Amino acid sequence: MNYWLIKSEPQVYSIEDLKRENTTIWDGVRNYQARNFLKQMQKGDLAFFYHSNCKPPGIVGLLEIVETNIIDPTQFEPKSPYFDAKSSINQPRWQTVKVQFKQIFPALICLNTLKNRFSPEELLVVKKGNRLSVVPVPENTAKMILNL
DNA sequence: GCCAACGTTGGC
DNA sequence: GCCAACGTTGGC
Repeated sequence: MNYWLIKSEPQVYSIEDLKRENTTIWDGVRNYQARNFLKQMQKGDLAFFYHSNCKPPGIVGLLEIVETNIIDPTQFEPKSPYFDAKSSINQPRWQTVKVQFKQIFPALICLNTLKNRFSPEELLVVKKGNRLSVVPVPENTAKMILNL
C-alpha cells in the first residue's frame, strides 16, 4: 500500500466536490511525470487531497484509489480543455485512476505547517518550485501527517 | 499582480 | 541534440 498527494485548485475541483460525488475519475493530468505516478497507483492506496492556488494552500483530506489504469476520456473530447489531438484510441497517452472520498480533516494542514515539519525529501510538496500535481509520499511521512 | 521554477515546443 | 522562447503552475 502506497501513499500519494494529489493537488487540485478548489475553485476547479475541491474536496467538497469529491465528498458530494463520492467517486470521480481524476482526469486532466497532462504532465508525464505526474501521469507516471498515476500509473503506479494501486487499488487501496491512499492519497492526501491538497488544495493549491488558494488561501491558504494545504492538505484538506484523504481519498482512496479504487480503480487503476483508466484511460482519461477527456483526451478524446475535442471540446475539452484537456483534449490531446496527438493521442490515439489505440495508444492513449493519458491514463489515470478513479478515487473515492474518505474524509475531510477537522482542520486544514496548511503549507506553512508542512514546511515547518517536513523536509523536501520527506514531502515533495514543500519543495520550492515544485509543480507536480501528483507526488508519492513516503510511508513515515504519511503516518505523521495522519497523526497531526 | 509578480515572478521563480519549471515543462514544452520548435528552429536549427 | 541544443537551446531560446514561450506557456503554466502556484506561492507570495
